[in-house]
Amino acid sequence: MSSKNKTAGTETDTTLEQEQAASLKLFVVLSKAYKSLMDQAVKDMKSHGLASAEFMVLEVLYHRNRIPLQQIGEKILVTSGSITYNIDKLEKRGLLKRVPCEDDRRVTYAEITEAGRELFDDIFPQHVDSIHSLMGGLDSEEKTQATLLLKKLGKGI
Amino acid sequence: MSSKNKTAGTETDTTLEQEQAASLKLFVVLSKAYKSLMDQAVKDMKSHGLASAEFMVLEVLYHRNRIPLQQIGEKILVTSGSITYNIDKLEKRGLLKRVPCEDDRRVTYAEITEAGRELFDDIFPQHVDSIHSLMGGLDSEEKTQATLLLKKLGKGI
DNA sequence: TTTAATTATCTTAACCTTAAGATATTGGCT
DNA sequence: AGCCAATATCTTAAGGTTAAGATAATTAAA
Repeated sequence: MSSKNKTAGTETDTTLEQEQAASLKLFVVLSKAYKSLMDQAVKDMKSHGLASAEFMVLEVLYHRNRIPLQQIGEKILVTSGSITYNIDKLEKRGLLKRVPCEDDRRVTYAEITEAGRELFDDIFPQHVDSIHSLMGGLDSEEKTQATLLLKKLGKGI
Repeated sequence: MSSKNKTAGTETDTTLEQEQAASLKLFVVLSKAYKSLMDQAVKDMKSHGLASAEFMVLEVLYHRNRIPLQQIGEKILVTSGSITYNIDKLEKRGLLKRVPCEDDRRVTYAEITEAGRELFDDIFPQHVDSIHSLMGGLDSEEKTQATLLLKKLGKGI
């Protein structure tokens, strides 16, 4: 794209190999940052008695109150099997309940219970705090930049 | 850190809540970018007959030839149990072999075999290509920026 | 030197995720 | 109406990860 094997070149010229190396480097750095971050975040969630997917399901419900199972999977990027598994566990603990949809009998809503909301009122602020402090390496400006770049990267996939 | 509840403030002032929201946003965007990226990369690896951790182990050996099991785990951020499991599979397929360390009998090296090297000579360039095209949403400059920011973020954790 | 602490690898059990497919429902088309 | 593709949820089996702890070797300390 940026350069062929022509002779002359500006100082910003890069070969395909260099571009690929940069892509690979970004891939590695992104993976490491994500894993380190997630590792800590998962420990945080577990310390509140919730597996990470359970936490994410409940987080969705905390903000949307009631939502079809299907859409939860789309939001947190897991398959329907995983949704069934996690919703089952949360329902057994009384943190949410299944509510059949009247208009479309294929659909089941998940709805957060009072107990679920109380739990999350407790732990959500702590969670945000914890994520925030993990991001301590970047200042406000840098976070904005990183967010933009990652959003753009994500769209390109 | 950046603002207390003082009255005056410059136009760049942000409240703690805003900072935390920015951190959370970055967390979400990072997670999504990673998942989308990894999803594709994993499919790529599987199409070459290697599970993702197997691929990563072999990638390390492709560049280092021989390395203690322990250090592989550190590099790709998985536990010793996972290393044993994956090294077993790769060894059974003849892509690497275990070599006991003579100086320290607790240590076992993994060493890539000729077959392993040949396989990777084939698939590594394709893999790099594939990663590179996934990064197509960002130009060269942006990749450099993103890499720097993520490295900084990672160090802060 | 014996003891204790650390380090490397392996084992096991529990847990979570996915892919594939079963079941049921809906909506569109003829 | 009857048929067919699409959609939503659940089931099952297989695969991969971790935490905890077992074993063995090394190092440091007493």
